[in-house]
Amino acid sequence: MLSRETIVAAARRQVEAHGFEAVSLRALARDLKVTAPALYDHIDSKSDLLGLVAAEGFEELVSSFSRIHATSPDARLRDRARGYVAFAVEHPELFRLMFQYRPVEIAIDVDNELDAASRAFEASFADISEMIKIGGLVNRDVVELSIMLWSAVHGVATVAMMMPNTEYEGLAGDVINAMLIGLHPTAGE
Amino acid sequence: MLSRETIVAAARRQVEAHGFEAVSLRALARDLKVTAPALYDHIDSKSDLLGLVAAEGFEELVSSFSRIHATSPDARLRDRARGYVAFAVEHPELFRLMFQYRPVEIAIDVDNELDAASRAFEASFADISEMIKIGGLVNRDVVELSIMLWSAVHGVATVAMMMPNTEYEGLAGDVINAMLIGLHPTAGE
DNA sequence: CCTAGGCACTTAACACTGTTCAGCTAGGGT
DNA sequence: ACCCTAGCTGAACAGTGTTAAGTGCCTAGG
Repeated sequence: MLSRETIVAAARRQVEAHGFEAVSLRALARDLKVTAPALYDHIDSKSDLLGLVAAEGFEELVSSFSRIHATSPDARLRDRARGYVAFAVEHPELFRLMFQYRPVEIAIDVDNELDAASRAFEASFADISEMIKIGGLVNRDVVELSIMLWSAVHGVATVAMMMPNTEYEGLAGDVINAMLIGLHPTAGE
Repeated sequence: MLSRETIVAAARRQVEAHGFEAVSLRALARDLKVTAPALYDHIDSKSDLLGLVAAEGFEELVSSFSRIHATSPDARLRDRARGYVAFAVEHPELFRLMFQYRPVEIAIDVDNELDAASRAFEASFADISEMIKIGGLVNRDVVELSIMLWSAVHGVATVAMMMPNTEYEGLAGDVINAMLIGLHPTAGE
């Protein structure tokens, strides 16, 4: 018998194998030895389904953040950056889904699992602010600093995902290092 | 009478207005008071058409690079970064098309205009290497440094495009500044 | 024990999509 | 005057997401 989890798992396999653009409900149903409308007893729509897969991705990403045990704020930021691009490189298509998928029309309906997951993702930025404060980059707006750091790392992840087999994980750490030095109040003249 | 340029222009309007996912050849044909198959006398396929629009984007982006007249290498890098995210913010959907569109199957056929345009884009990285050398960031691999700088700026552009009405252009300059300081051989301990 | 309800599914259909094929028609070159 | 070709149309194919109606089975209530 069919279940929501089975469908999401199958969808995720399709996403990771061929990209979210290639996901077809009919093909998915064929895989599951079922006809397409049967899926609608367990999901709301294709966007809903892809949202569930994306949510899984966000959950795994933020949970990987919580497995960082470095003590110094700089090292924690560096480890997070490395983990971020490692995730993108290991699950490029999932990463693409999470940040590049645009549903046909943004559902106005109340909070689904994707919202919850991406809220958790955004909430993990609080950690960054904390590390920034502890790290002593304080003569600047904290959210501005968070955005700068995250943007840069996200960029490395995106580029890494686009051009494979290069040593990007280390690069991410270097980018964070450079920015931490460059953003330090004592840096520059 | 129909022409390739007319079609590309109409497609671009659709892209910039509603995103590349929303482009439909039939709707495009309706706009141009023509039936859909008529388009195929001027373009090869939908991917081909979107490729032409993306090529326009790349050409405009690299041509904006050539309008940078600052003299110091640091200032040139900063101006380029600002221009890069300015482009993303002014033409977010075009930017998305350029970097996020994935054709159903990558055409193996010989070089189209997109290839040429994105080669020109990649070639503009030579400038970055030059600026890096002149700027004195020399105790590191030059292409690694280029990738780090470009990745970071691309990330800021992507994030800027995703969350509007924030002052990102300046942020891009700050990111480059910080990295230039942080990457300088004399920086750190 | 029998019956009502509902869950999980199927079949048929609608309104789209990109793309191909055959046909028509007007204009220019020989 | 002819033909040919460029530029278009209409019909069709295979595919998509999604909805509506119908079927069978299993289970809880009287």
